[in-house]
Amino acid sequence: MASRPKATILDIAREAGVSKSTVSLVLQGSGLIRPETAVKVRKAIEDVGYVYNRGAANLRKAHSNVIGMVINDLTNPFFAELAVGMERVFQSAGIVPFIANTAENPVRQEEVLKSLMEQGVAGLIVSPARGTTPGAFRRLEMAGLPVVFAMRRLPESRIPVIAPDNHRGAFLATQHLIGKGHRRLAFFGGSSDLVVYHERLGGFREACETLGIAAGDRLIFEGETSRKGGIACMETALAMAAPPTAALCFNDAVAFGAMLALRKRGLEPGADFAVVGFDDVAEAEHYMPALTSVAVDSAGLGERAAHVMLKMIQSRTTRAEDHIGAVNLVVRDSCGPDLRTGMGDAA
Amino acid sequence: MASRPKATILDIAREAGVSKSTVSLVLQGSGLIRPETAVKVRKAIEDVGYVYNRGAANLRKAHSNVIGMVINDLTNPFFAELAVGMERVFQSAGIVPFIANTAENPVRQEEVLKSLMEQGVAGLIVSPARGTTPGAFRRLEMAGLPVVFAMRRLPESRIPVIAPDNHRGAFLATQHLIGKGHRRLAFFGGSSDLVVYHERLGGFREACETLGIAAGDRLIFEGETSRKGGIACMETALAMAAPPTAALCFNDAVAFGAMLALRKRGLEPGADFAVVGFDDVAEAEHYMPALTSVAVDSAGLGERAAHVMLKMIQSRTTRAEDHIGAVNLVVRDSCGPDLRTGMGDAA
DNA sequence: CTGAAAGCGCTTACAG
DNA sequence: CTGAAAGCGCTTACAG
Repeated sequence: MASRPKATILDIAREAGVSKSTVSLVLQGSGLIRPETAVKVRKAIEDVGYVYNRGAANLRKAHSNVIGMVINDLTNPFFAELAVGMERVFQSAGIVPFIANTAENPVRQEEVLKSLMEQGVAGLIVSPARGTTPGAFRRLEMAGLPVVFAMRRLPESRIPVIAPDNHRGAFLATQHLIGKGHRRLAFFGGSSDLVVYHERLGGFREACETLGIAAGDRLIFEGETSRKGGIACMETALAMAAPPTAALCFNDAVAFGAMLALRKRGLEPGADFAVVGFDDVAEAEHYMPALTSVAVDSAGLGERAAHVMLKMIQSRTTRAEDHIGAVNLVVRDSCGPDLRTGMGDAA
Repeated sequence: MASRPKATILDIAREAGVSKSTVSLVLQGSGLIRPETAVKVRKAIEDVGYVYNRGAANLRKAHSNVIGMVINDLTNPFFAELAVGMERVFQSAGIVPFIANTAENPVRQEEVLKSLMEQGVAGLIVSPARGTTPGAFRRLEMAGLPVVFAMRRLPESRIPVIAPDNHRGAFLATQHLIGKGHRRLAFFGGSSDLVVYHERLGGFREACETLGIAAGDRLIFEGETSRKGGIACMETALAMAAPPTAALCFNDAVAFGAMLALRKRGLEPGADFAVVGFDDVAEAEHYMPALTSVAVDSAGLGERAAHVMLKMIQSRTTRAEDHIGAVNLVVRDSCGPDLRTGMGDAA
């Protein structure tokens, strides 16, 4: 099983008795070739076990058909779904995107970006790692490479972004909580180095203000954006002299953690304390109790991002309009009324 | 922001006042270059905004440093963790693996494999899609490309595989159930087109036989390897005249579904019906009740696979030993004793 | 230590 | 419709 020297188009040409230009044309599906010739060439391709060398081709063509996807956390199903959405449209366009994971590490992200560029990608879709510096994408912009951000934006960047309407999602969720009669509300998890955090917190604040929740009754608990963070937030909140009765969580993971902490104290999520999540991951529906959450359609956003990228490449531009995806609140069982006030809808 | 023509080593050479060979040597970190020269060249590289063209380099070098990872289901955290483990070791080896997702689709897998080969990968780590035909990897073998299978094996293939000890894991789990006093056991989920299924089912069977469970008390329910599949299996089982009292599930997703179905019928998982999962995904620990499951250390297997790959590339071989990873049963709260027999350990 | 030359495997005008 | 020739951006002996 020694690896034989790789077959090239020259070997094919010899085998088929044509010139290498002809082979190249067949490879590209050119209509200029007589059908019989094409058949003959294709047979030769099989016979010699030929593997197309895309690197060599790109060298000459100066444009490639590989697209890179840079994901900040592959183990989070939320981002994995984004990737799946993107793949769906690239697949139908006949291109295979390469995914690389940065594990939320800006240094790793630099390496990944560099490697992808060296590989000659035609464009990049990236969900930037937390703590990415504004200059991290300067080099790509200078090279004129099409880039779109998905899910997250960078503070001062003109790179187009595809993201859900975080502000509105948080507003809707908060409104729901207030409608259930809650008057002392918390926001759980996340931290201010994330643009998304400000957007979601902003929606929370606006709803509170609009709907008459006093500033002193809006409690903000920063924390990790994980189950662990949710547990910590809930424990801190419950230890207060006057704890909140409901919480909007930065994301579903935080909400799962918060519900866990409730259970540990013998409290029933939904009945004793209302919690809303954000993202509506698949698990939300199957949790016990089923989690009320803001659905963002990450696969749909992924598809959108891929379409924008395809269009940018086609029109040779690095500019595109931002797209803010619609969100909607999926009401399930994790938000009863505030039993203490006795207000709100029937449980 | 028009994309300027890309800078090449020739531009660098001109800028730095050296020949392009010198630039190439600097790029490769050769010790042959005088330090002052190297500094001068590196400055020129920055100034002209150079991006290394790996395709051109590979063309000449005839060996690349990119490795492909082909994953069958990125949205399954189990496989995502495998990917993360692999990445960890590649990162410290200074290489960026490209991940591609086949979404459990053999046709897509063909495309992905083809694309990766064309891109000139040095090796491939793959978790084959369900329904992969034996011939699917023939071409890669012929090309002498190092390939290792992770988590799954193909029926008749000499490609090395890195996988957990499924047989033993299932044996341990079944033994645990029997130790708890259960005498009528089910195996939930999975289907016979998966080699893993036979391995796990084999362990279940062996434990039953060894520990004296009559053949008529071993119930096999094939089904999807998802929550949905678990729900279906449990509903079918519960509808029997003489239902089982415990189930070993093909994987954790099936176990979550089974527990959900229990709850729907007003039954308490653990107390009223014992369930064990397989894989021990992160969620298992946080479920309510916490799920007893067979831990397979997927990240560790990923690391192992990456190491094997690195060694294969280095020693220019396509052969390597299989590695069967140790498993262990993590006992949590989802398996009470069989209350009907009153046997077994205290609950 | 550095330079001139050949060549990796393709595509692309250009002839025919 | 097909062939001969040039060239994409690198690396690699080979001289010096």
